[in-house]
Amino acid sequence: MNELKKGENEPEARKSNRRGGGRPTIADVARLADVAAITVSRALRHPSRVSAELRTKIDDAVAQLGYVPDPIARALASARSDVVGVLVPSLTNVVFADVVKGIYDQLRGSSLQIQMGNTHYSALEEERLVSVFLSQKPSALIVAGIDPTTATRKMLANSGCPVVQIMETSYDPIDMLVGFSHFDGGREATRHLIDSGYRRIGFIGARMDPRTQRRLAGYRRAMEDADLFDPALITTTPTPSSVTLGGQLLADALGRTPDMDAIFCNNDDLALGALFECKRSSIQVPQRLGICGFNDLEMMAVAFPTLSSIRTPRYAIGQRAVQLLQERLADKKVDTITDLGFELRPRESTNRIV
Amino acid sequence: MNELKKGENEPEARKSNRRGGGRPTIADVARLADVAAITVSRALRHPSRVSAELRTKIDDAVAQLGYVPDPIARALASARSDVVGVLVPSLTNVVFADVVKGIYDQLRGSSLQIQMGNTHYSALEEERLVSVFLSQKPSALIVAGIDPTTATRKMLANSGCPVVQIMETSYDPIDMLVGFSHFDGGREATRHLIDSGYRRIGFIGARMDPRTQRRLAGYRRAMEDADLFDPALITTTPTPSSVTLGGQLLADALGRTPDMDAIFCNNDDLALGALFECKRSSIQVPQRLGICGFNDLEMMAVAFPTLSSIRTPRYAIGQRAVQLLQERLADKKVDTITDLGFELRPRESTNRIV
DNA sequence: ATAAAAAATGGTAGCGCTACCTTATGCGGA
DNA sequence: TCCGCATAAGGTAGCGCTACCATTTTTTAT
Repeated sequence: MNELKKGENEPEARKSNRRGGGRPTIADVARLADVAAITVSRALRHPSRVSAELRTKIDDAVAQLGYVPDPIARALASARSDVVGVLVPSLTNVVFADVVKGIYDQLRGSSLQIQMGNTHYSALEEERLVSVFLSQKPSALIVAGIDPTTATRKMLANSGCPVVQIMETSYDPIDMLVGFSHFDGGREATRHLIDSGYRRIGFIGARMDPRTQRRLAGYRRAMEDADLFDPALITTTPTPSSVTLGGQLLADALGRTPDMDAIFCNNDDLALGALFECKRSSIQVPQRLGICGFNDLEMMAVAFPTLSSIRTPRYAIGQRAVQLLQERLADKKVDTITDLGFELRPRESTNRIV
Repeated sequence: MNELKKGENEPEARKSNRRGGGRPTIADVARLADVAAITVSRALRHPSRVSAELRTKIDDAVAQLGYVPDPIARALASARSDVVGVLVPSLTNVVFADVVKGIYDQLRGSSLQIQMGNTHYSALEEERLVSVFLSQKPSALIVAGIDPTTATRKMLANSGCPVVQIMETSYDPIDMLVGFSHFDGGREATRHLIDSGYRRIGFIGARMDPRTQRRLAGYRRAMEDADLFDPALITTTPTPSSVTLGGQLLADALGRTPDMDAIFCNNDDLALGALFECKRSSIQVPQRLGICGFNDLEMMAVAFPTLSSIRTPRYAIGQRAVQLLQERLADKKVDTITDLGFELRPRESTNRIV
């Protein structure tokens, strides 16, 4: 009953016998390098804690066997996986694509993987996904959420796992927060229209998730401050945003308030749709109607006429979120709230005095 | 030395003692339901193999403890994780966003998670990522690759893990393939322009990845077949595609071949940029210049004028890829190649006889 | 020189689950 | 009655790694 020493009397048999499917394990490396398995583990995880001599021997053995550590076994043993969960409310919205790209780029080289979840702008779905993701013991979670439910907040807070909420700066962070103020963005866009000489400024918005609501609130504040607010100028729909919808909402708004002289579109897709609708109906932009969008997608700068917008730091948000995580995971002190701001990009579509 | 029976004389202590961090385990459920751990595992994994009576008892215990199985431990024990790896060449391209959405939607309810990788249109990066992803023993891999390297093909083929290559139907499948023919798409778009009465039809393309190349090849074939081919009409750049670039490439092309009377844009972003450029330069579309795009993004149908394009089944590709995986994982017979086709959408931008 | 602290290595015991096999139980047919 | 066969349950032994502690060696302080 003393046949416990594997790999010596069964040079080839191992491969097919073992459940794991024949890839070399840390034990194989240890045997080849003539050290204990734990030392191999250390050499790979914390090289500085192993003497240079052994490190070399181990590295050689790793190279010779083509050893690749099993991330699953590691995760089980250390109760931490190499996965960063990313929760976004939409997969197709370019805004989040940019954010995810920022996250991804910043993560490169760090051996961390991205696991994606789509909350569909639903707080309940978000709650479900947070629970699922946490069960995988992720290294960290990045949540481009809507406003989280109490249960979600509690789960995240108790998880012991770093959490970055992104996009928005307007609520209490669970852990870390990176974004900008949508309220201020909406207000600044509206002020810009007012400053450009428009008076009957409409608002069109789709889906009306919390962030959209805050931009609308910013619009309202700006209009009220200038004594221009009129609820009839607001057109919204729960339908998801699209270019097509932008045209429809504009037509609708102009039908109800024909004296409208400018429009703040809650995002750039709507703005583009509005622009096309104006072209089609021979409405002069910016003379008869000013248009301002939100996000400043690439096309805004080359549309004809070029479209004003609020530039939002989407890529930077993703990047910074990961930077914060990395610092946190390295036990550094980290800011709780990071406001990355936004920037007005005035262009032809609001430049009345051509 | 007989204190092996945990959970009986240490009712609370467990929580803080154990490495895993206090969440209930399958052993806790087993104890509460008074069955063996393996039976709990079976009840959850293959309910039909456990008697109704025990199943109820176990379900109750699960509910009472709020037990959630640990996916990592499961993955280690069964050498299969609940993760589907998704490799795309770009995170920001709407085309892939649509595909990923299709994947995600089809995956919902199935307990499988998506892990994302971005190959940046690089076969080497793809190779690296495939290796990393395979080390996580995914349930399946979906690769919206470029043409894979030999090493990549070999790894995937030997992995024993279902693989769906998507987007393209033109090469040997490693396992399964879902897409359409980019060559045919390019040819059909070009033919459409020819049929619409255009003769000096240009091509603009960016990035020039393999799929783009095949669309160009389709263009070329159509032009040659009609005896209209002229290399001077082709304008390409390795720069990634963008709306801005569309305008620049068009301007460039018109500078070199002023008699060009139509343009096949390798994708819709370029087409939109080209349209704006025409507007800006007062070039009549479709009279002076016809424009046809590729992909048929949402905006194409509402641009002014509306833009012709080739509608590609992006969402359906994602969906179908997952369907195939699901059938394969359920041991059903599955088609190796699925051609989802495409569809010409002629619109105002190529309708010369207005 | 000696004690104390630090650095380098190893042994053991899991992490929480499931593959694989063995053992009980029920049922029909000879 | 007994055998065979299916069904249902349990026992055992890992999956491949790392936390935790024990042990050995080296360095530093006194």
